[in-house]
Amino acid sequence: MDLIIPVPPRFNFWATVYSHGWCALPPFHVDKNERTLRLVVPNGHGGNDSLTLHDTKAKLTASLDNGGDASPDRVTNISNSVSSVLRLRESFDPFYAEAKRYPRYRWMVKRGAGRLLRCPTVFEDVVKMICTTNCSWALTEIMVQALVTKLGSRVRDGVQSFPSPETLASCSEAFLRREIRCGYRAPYLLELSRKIAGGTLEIEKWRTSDEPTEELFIQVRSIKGVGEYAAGNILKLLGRYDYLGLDSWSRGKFYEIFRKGRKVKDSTIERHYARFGRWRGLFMWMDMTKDWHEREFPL
DNA sequence: GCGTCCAGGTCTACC
DNA sequence: GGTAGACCTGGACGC
Repeated sequence: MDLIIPVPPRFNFWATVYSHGWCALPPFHVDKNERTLRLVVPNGHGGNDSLTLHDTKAKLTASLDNGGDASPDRVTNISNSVSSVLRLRESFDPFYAEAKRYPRYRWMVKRGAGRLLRCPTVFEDVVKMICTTNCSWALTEIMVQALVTKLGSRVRDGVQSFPSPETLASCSEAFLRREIRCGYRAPYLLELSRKIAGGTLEIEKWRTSDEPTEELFIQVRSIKGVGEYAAGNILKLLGRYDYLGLDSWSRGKFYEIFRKGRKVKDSTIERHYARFGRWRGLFMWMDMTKDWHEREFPL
């Protein structure tokens, strides 16, 4: 079954897929030659659907890989999930209007860059973000790969889902340390999963919350294992760009781009981006990743 | 092959 | 409020 997903003007599929490292973490799978992105979305009835997204000339196609009937409910769920993952229903007009004011940032308008890929659920985004803290990217990949292969459900041959909160909640800390290699993060992941599975924490609502960003930041930050860096970046995936979410890599990039490699305080970086108001976190990320865009997708 | 050191965010205890 | 140390892993390095 193939579905045509409507996309907004200026939407750039590849700039969104490669907007940050998430596309390299399963269940996402990128085929560069075929120019497709595979993803696994919960179907709302305890199961999952595997989709392959294919972009051709202002048209986005979602192919359902695991068979079954195309019920109206299922079609709606797939359409909503893809729109959420690729941020198709968010307006970036104010962001591009701001970008046009600065010659340095007009490339983002030209390329349709700015949409950050996110997972089908907030839970998956938060768990993965915790797995990026205090370790190399290689270790993040090991942890996420293990979560999917050891705890995910089989969707079709060779494709497994990201584990649900209930599945993660049922694990022991020793299992997570030994098999998932997540070390001291194990109790954090367990606490998060058990609160969600027990119904005392509802993080899926965050994507549609109309609470002020500062209030949302406090809630995100209250998750054990989520500090300033992780909370700032989780907020970006919720469509709030008021925090920078600095880590050692982005600090280094800033020093390299704006200070000829000289170190500066975080407050200096904050001041540098303050002019961009509520979009400052996204402007910063665009500076950090401009070279990826130029290298991976030359115009 | 083995041991040691270091980098990477967050939490907690302490001042 | 600020700071030091612990947490855990993979990778780099020296032997």
